[in-house]
Parts: sequence; structure tokens; C-alpha cells
Amino acid sequence: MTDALKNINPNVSVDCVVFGFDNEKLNVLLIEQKMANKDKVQFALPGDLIVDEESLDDAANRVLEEITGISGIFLRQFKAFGDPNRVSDIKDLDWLKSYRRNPQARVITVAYLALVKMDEFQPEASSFAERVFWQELESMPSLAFDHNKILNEALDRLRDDFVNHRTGFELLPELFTLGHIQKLYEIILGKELDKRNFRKKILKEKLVSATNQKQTGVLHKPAILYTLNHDNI
Amino acid sequence: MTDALKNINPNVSVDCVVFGFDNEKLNVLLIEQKMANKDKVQFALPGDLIVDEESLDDAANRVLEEITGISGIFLRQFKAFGDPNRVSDIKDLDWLKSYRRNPQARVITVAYLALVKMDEFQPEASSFAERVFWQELESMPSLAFDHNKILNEALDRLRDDFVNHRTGFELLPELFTLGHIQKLYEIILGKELDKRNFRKKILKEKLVSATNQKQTGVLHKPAILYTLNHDNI
DNA sequence: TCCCCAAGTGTAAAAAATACACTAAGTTTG
DNA sequence: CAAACTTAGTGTATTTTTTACACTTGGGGA
Repeated sequence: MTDALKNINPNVSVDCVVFGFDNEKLNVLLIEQKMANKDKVQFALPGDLIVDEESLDDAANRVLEEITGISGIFLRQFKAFGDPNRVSDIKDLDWLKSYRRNPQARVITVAYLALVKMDEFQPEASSFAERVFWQELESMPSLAFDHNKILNEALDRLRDDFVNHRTGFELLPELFTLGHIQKLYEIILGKELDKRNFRKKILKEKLVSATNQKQTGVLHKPAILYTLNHDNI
Repeated sequence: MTDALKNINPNVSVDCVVFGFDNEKLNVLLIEQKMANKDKVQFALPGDLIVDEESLDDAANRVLEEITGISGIFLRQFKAFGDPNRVSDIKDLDWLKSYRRNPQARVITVAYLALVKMDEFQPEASSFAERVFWQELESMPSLAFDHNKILNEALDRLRDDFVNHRTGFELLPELFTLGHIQKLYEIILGKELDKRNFRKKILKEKLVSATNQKQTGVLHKPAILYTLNHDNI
């Protein structure tokens, strides 16, 4: 779709909370923009106004790709944010003016959530963002607008999904160990889990199968490699 | 707020799915409008465009009160709907023209959910709606726009809340029997529950306390009346 | 006084959750 | 090549939760 045909809706945006898993820590995809006065920077979740001809889901996917180059991931809507003061701060306005025609418009945003393997997605800055990068959740800076609030609600939702075993395995490599799954769960949930009990539960769900291969090159007893039962999900 | 001061946002609406419980069946609050050609009627969920100066939550409460006279209930946001074709049907447009300045505008709607005691809320038609009424869920007619879809998703969400015991008791009278609670759950979930197991579970949650009163005037063994433990919720 | 009707109650079995400690199999180091 | 290191891998006992199931009770109405 060319710009000429785009019918940008000034009142509705989408924001994407993309969590990235690197086998160690939980990260979030952020963008950085220079402020108008050049000596300060602003961090934000990737997001933008929607186009009238697309669905909200399509908008989320398009915006994420345009801003970060990331596409083809499963983005799930989790909540709309519509406080009339959510875009009110002077610093936000200053920034907004640089790229929106009508920076004072009331904007409600529909927030989306995703979880991906970090190393499969190398974000690339677009003209829109000065920089796109993975930020560790533990040292999250202050974000534009109400984006810290949106992020916190996204994290609650993500954990809820993990507790109910509705997600997670798709983040693992083709072949993985039970230790990998456990570490994933521990990182997302932010707490340690009992090894034996965790294994019992995972194996009972029958979503993974052991292969006849083992890890190599590790400096300890090599673990059996497992693979996803795609048909069972 | 007078009309003159209202800054109506043409792109964002709220819709309210208000479930009503009458101790027998689950109902939904609907509005009826005459079509332009007067010989057909249209049913819909109560909803309308938001005003720029209010939050989404405030908009949902205002709109519900304006259209149906119902106020002071807990409305919970559950999802935004934004398919560009959601308001496309000829019959919908015909109707929309009668009260919106710009009936062709792309509208995304944020849907809210509530559950109330029917007999505490006598809906009253406003100028906006020809009629406001409780419709039994079992015989739901075809609704305007994508309102049947919105309703179905609301029901899924409501049941999910009940399964996890996050809601429900507030629908009961000041004094109620364990049988009342069970019936409420059975109606919402649409299935029968085992009496003894249900009682065990409810009592273990310690959200209700027995009083020293009993039912009177019933033609069977009178049940012990219970009351809510407000501090425990 | 007998009937009707929902209230009220207990137990056994199965399933799920939790707590807990040692041996095994590789790699590296001395 | 032996010792040290590191994570893999395993079983059991206990508690908690879930499920299935049938009879007696107390009041009102006939």
C-alpha cells in the first residue's frame, strides 16, 4: 500500500510489547527517538496509528514490521488503553510533534503482546526510530506515555499464560532439553521450580517427545534432546 | 457536560454486554431501533462513540446510563474489536445514518462486560433507543454489526471468571442460601454441578458465613441463610 | 398424619501437587 | 589417569484436591 492510499486514523494506535527470550533473561523490544531539542532521548514501545483499511491485528503486525523489521510473529491483543491524559506529558508532546500531523488528538491504543526467541529476530531501525533494541526487563528505563503501565500489564498476562501452560515451547530450538524448558519457565515466571516435579508435569502433558540424541560439547553429563509434538498442540 | 462541550470522537466507540441474572436464566441487555424504512427493527448492544475528554471506562459507564438509564455497575473491559468491515452491512448503515454525522467513519469499539441482578435494574428507553429490554440468552436474535461476536466473546470471558471463582457472589441478595449460589453457577456455566462437592468448595473459600437465620415460607425444608464476608474479598 | 420437596450431610477413591537427595555421565584440570 | 566439576536424571511418601455417589431431615400443604 502506498502512502497516498493510506488513510491514517488519528485516534487509534497499536502498541506492541514484544518479549524476547535469550536463554538467560527476559527482554523487551524498545525504540529510541531523539527529542526535538536533540540532547535527550526517549524510549518507547513500538507502536503507531492505524490505517482505516486494516484490522487491528493487521495494524499491529504492519506497525511492528515497519518500525523494527520484525514480522511473522504471533501478536495477541490484550487490552485497550484510553486514559485521555495518557499522551499529555510535555516531553511526550515535544516528541510527538516531530512526526504526527495532529499531535494533540485523543489517541486510544490497543496493546499487543508477543514472545519470541531473541536470536531469530535482529531488529533494524527504520526512519521512524533512531534505534531499535532489546532491553533487559530487569533494568527497564522510563518509557514514553503510559508505556511502562502497558508493559507491566503485558507481563502479568504473559505469566498467566505460562502458569496455565498455554504457551512457551515454541520458544525453544528444534531440539531442546528438559532443562531448557525449565529455565524458560523460571525466567518468565521469575522464580525457581523443582526439577523433578517440573519434569513429571511436562512429560505428562505429552507435548514433547524424547529423540535418541544427546547434547554434545557440554562440560557435564549430556542431556537427552527432546522435540515438539506438533500434532498434539 | 452539555452537548456543546462534547468533543465526540468519530473513530472510537464502547459497547456494553450487560448480563442480567433473574434466578432462572441468563439475559442480555439489548436496545431496539427502528430502521429508516420503519417496517423493520434492529437489535444491538448498548454502545456509542466516546467523548475525547473521558477515559474508556468512563465512556462505557456514561453510554450505558444514557442509553439504558443503568448506572453504578462494574463494567470490565474485555476486548477491542476493530475489523474494518465490522460496520459494513447495508442494514447497519441505513440505521447508522439516522443518528451519526459521519456514518462511514472507521469505528473500532472497546467492549465491556458486566453481570447484574436483573430486578435491580429496570432499563428505560432513551431518545436514542426505541426500546431497551432484557433478552434471554437462549433465544438471542441477530444483532447489528458484529455484536453477536462480541456477545459470544463476552460470555466466554464471563464463564472463565466463574470457573476461577473470581466473581459471582455479588449477584446474590443480602441473605442467600448455598442452593442460590449453586443455581447461579449452574446458569452461568450452563451445566449441572454436584451439590456436595460444590458446597465443600464454596465453604472452603471462606467468602460466605452462615447466619443463624433460615428461609421461611418455602414448601420444603428451609435452608440456612448465608451472608457475604466483604472483608475477605 | 402423610406426602412433597429441596436441604443437608460423609466417605472412599483417584488424581494432582509438593517436598526432598542421591547417582550418572561427560569435560576439564593437574 | 585420577580427581574435580557440572548438570542430567531418577522415586517415593505425604498432602491436597477432585470426583463420584445416596440417604435422612424439616417444614408446608393436602
